[in-house]
This record gives sequence, C-alpha cells and structure tokens, in this order.
Amino acid sequence: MMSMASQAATHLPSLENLPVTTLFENCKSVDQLRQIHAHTIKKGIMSSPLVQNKIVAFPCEHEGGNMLYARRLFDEIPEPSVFVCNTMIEGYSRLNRPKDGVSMYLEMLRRNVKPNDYTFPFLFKGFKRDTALAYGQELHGHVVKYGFDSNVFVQNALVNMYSLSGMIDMASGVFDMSCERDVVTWNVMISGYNRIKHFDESRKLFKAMMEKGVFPTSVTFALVLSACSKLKDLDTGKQVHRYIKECKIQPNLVLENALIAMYAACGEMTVSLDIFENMKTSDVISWTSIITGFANSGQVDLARKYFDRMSERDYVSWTAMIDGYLRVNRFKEALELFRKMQTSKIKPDEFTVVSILTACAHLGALELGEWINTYIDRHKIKKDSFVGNALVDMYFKCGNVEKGLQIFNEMQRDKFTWTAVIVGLAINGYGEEALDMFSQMLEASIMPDEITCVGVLCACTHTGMVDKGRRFFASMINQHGIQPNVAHYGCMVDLLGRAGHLQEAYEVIQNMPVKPNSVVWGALLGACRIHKDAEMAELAAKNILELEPGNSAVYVLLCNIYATCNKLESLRELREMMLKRGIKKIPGCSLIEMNGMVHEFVAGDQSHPQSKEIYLKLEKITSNLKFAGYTPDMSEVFLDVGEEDKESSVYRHSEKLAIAFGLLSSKPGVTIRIVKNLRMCVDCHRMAKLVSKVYSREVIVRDRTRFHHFRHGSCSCKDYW
DNA sequence: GATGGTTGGG
Repeated sequence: MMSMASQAATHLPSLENLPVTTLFENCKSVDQLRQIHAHTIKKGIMSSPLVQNKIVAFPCEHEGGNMLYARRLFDEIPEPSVFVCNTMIEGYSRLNRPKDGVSMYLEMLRRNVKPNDYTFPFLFKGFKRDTALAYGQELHGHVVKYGFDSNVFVQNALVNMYSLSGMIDMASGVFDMSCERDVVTWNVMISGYNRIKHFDESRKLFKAMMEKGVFPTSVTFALVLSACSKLKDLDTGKQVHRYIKECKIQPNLVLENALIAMYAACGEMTVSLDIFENMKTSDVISWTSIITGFANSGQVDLARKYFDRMSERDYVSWTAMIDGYLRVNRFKEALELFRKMQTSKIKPDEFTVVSILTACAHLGALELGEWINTYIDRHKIKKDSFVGNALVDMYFKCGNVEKGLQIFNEMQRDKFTWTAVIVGLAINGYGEEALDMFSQMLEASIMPDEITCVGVLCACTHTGMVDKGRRFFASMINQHGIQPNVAHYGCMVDLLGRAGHLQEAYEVIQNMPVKPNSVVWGALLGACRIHKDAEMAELAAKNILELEPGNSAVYVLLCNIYATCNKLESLRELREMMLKRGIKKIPGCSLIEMNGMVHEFVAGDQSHPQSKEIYLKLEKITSNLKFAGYTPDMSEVFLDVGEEDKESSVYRHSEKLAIAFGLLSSKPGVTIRIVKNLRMCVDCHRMAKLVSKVYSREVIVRDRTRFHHFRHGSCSCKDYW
C-alpha cells in the first residue's frame, strides 16, 4: 500500500502547471501540504499574503486542528499579514484555546501588525467566562483604540463576550451605544439575558425589537421561546408560534425543540406532542423536553414510558427523569434510576448529584449520600452552591451533624446554605447552636428570608425556648423586614403549644391576620396530644376537618388523645364515624439503609425476604429489654382489641421491625439510622432508648418533624417531641 | 476569512 507521501509525490509533476488556489483546493492531508509548501517556496510566491494564509489555514482546519504545525509554518513567515494572524487566532478559538488566541493577538501587536475588523470576532469566539472576565475589558479598550467600535460584527462579538462574563451591564451598554444594529445584535443581547435567567428582560427586548420592525430569525424565535418556557408565558409563546408561521420561517430542529419545550413547560402537552410527533427528525433534546413536560404535569409514569422508548439518552435526559420522580416524592424510584444510569456508564453532572442528594436527604440514605460526596470529589464535579447546599442538607437530614457542619465550614455560603444549617441543627435538637448560627449569618451580612425564619422558630420549638421564640417572632418585621406568613404563625402555635401554653397558642390563631390553615390547627392538635387536652383537641380537629375532610391523620391523632385521656365513650363514637366514613389509618412506614440499599417496613410487614428472622430477632430483643425493665406503653393504642393484641400491634410498629433488621444485619457498634413517615410513638421511643443502652448502639430515628438520637439509654429530644 | 440558537436544579 502506498503511503500518503508517495501518493502526493505521484501528483507532484502536475503541480507546476496548476494555479496555487487549485492546489490548495485539492490538498487532502498535511503531507500533501508539505509538498505544496515546498513548491510555493521554490516558485518564490511565499510572500503573497494569500498563499501564506492558505498554508497556515490548512493545519488549523484539518485533522482536528494541528496548531503545533500551523505555528511552525507561521514562524517561517518573515512578515506575517493581519490575515494570517487572524487565521491563527481563529484556529485557537475553534479549539477552545482562548489564552493562546490572546497570546497570538499580543504577539501580532508586538510585531507591529495592526488588527482589523475580523480580529476581534475571531478572538472573542473562543472566550469562556473566565477569559472574558480576565481580558474582556482591556480588549474592549483595544477595539476603541483601533477604531472598530462601530463595526457591527465587532459590536456583536463584544456584547456576546460581556454577557458570557456575566457583565450584563457592560453588554447592554455596548448594545445601547451601538450605532449600527442588526438582528444578531438583538439576538446576542437576548441570549445574554437568558443566560443570567432574566427572562422577562429577554421578552421585553423581543417585543421592543418587533416594534422597531427588525425582522427576527429562527435564532431569535428559539431564544424568546426559551424565555417563554421559563416564564411559563403561554400567551407570548403562542404569539411567537404564530409569527413563525406567518413569517414562513423554515422549521428546523432547534426551533421545533424550542416550541416543544415551551408548550411542555406551559402544560400544553397535547400541542407539544403534536409538534413532536410531526417533526422530521427528533433528537435527545426533543425527547427530554417531552419527558420534563409529563413529569411537570404529574404524569411521571407516562414520562417514564417515553424515557424507556428513547434510542439514546444523555446525562440531561437521565437527570430530567430522576427529577421527575423527585417532584412526586418517589425517592426510591429516583435512586433506582440513578443506579441504572451508572450501569449505562452515563456520567452524572452537578445537576444530577443535586437531585440524588435531595432523594438521599428525604430517604435518610446516608451511605449513598456519602458515596455521592466522594464521587463529587473524585470526579471533580463542579461544587457550585447548589451542590454544596444539597450536601449540607443531606448530611443534616441524615442525622450526620458533624459532617454537615464540616461541609458548611469549608464552602462559600449563601442564604440557602445558612438556612440549611439552621434548619439542620434545629431538627437534630441543637437549638442553641442554630440560634448562634443565625447570629453569625447576620454578622456575615446575609439577609434572612421567610424560610430562614421558619428555621429559627423551629430551633426554638424543638428545644423549648419559648421566650427566645417570642422575641424572635416580634423582631421579624422590625429587624429583618419580614412579614410573618401562615408558616410562621404555625411555628408559633407549635412553640407555645408544645411548651404547654395551649391557651396562648389558641389566641395566636384567633388573632392572626391570615386565615389559619390545617398546618396551624395541626400544631395545636399536636400540642393537645402532648398535654392531654381533649376539649381543645376537638376544636382543632373540627377546624382541620372543615378544611380537609379526608385527613385521616387527624382522626387517628384524636383517637390517640381520647385513648390517653381515657375518654372511651368519645373514642368509640369516633371509631364508628371513621368506619362509616371509610377513614383508614395511614400505615406507619420506616426506611433503613443497609449496604447502600434502602429497605422499607410498614407496620406488621411480612414482605421482607428475611421477615421470619426479623420477627424472631424482635422477639429476642423484647425479652432482653424486659429484663432491663421494659414494659410496653399502651397509652396510645386505641384499637378495639384485647390487651394481648394491643401489645402485638405496638410490637409490630415499623420502626421496631427496622431496628430489629438493623441489629440483625450490621456489625456491633454500627449506628442504626431510620427514617419514619409518622411521628414516633411513646412505646417505640422507649424501646429505642433501651436498645441504645442494652445493645450499646447509637440509634438515630428521623420522624415526621425531627431527629431522635438515642445514646446510652436517653434521647437527644429529652423526651420532648 | 466573521457574529447569535433548543433540554435537566435547592
């Protein structure tokens, strides 16, 4: 087989008779270029700027951009023209080597080659955010100095470069000053606002552009449709769609994708699907938009059907599907999908890990969360504030306070970071520390928002700091300029009620300026359970059931209260009413993570493969604990069953099954972590305390509202929950 | 020898 060089050599004789331009047109490889190069030297035409440029352009544009060779050829040119310098700069930009582009530019200045109107667009094209920040303004100075600031191409490149660096004011400054504006100038400006998520500005600009009679292109439409998606502005979106039809713009893939995404984001799945099914070719973006559309409208199973039908999936489509499960609180399925994603060898990015960490936080899946943390470090996933905050949130919600604080201390902190740590400390029973964090947050000049205030009140509630809570609530408007909303009133009712100030809590409800919702009344009802006030409980329950007639938790809680207060007649009536209305108790459900798998137990569950062993273990634990003084606490049992059955129903509570499973399947000394969907009952709480003592195990249970860290026979909640 | 575009987040 002949080598490329000898092939080229066979063509050499004809070189003599052909014009140089034809030679370049037929040039197929760097080897052939060498022949042509030698030929041009021999003919003495290397001084021609055109020939110089052709020679250097070839390696820039072929074989993936051989800039090393281009540079060698460039160095042989004694007096390079601006043409060939631009070619070199363009070559570096194309290969995403903006710094080399800048060096080339500086070199040409040193060699007294003046830039022309092509130089800056080529140079800026390769810029990323960091290079735009580092060199942008200085190079803007050069643009002015050399007099290209009125060239529309240069202006467009400048606007784009500034928007890339996040300096939107500079971008719009250049845009406003631009004497000559074309449709691309408008496009890059709109794209700039899209980039920083100022979608209303994008929409405004589009309307202004239309009013000025500038004729939009398909790029303009794609940009403004994207803004409409994010704004969920169906009206403007439809209007744009009409323009597209009126202007007879040829539909292309990107534009159709933008339309699909807009309709999907606005909940118009029928229209979105119609476009999707009638397009000539679809790509991964079209499919992902459809999936997101279904997921956003709550039809996650339909979204999954489309996801499964995709011929290829990228990390965005995986993340979109995972996020679809998160939206409907189907966290286990989110994690299962993530495992499949790993099997498919698709690398997660920072978006994916935030979704997974969120799922871990909800499930209390600490092991997986830790694994993700390691993964982020090892694979150098960008640790932006979203990722950092998701990590902090995950560690606290999984009960690992130390690690949560460690991440918090190491990262750049924004409002959300502080809020996550304040809430995290609060739910783990570190009320004082949470308040201290809040002071530090104020010292760091970070303004709290409504959620931060919920965290602060929550901290006071879980540690019984009634006066501090009262004072903070009063300071919300005056000191922080935050009007308390219904959630804050709910916190106050919770705070006062738990501490036994039931009357005061009720007064808060009566005097609050917004209509109390079921959460507010629920806080009062919960307080009534703790303080055994059946009368107030009836009042609270009545109000909740007016708002939410099907709220079964209210019935159950009221039953508990009647049982505790020994109001057996009321209990019987309520039970009858529940049967008549078909109200069923929400089954208690506990999750425990073992060896990276999340196991789920519901009360009385026998579906686990190791069910038999688990029940045997539980029996053994109970008898061991009875030696240590454990007697079942039946006060919260209200079922119409005999004493013995009562015990066995408490005995089958999901957290007990999970604890038994935990003791069964982990080594001595390993912390047992459980997440429960309901509030822990008194008996399970008592049992967990004893397990922590008798088995020398730390047991951490996260219930509906807070954490219980059981150590050496006592609980971090100090039996106050 | 030129510039602009579509999908997923706490």
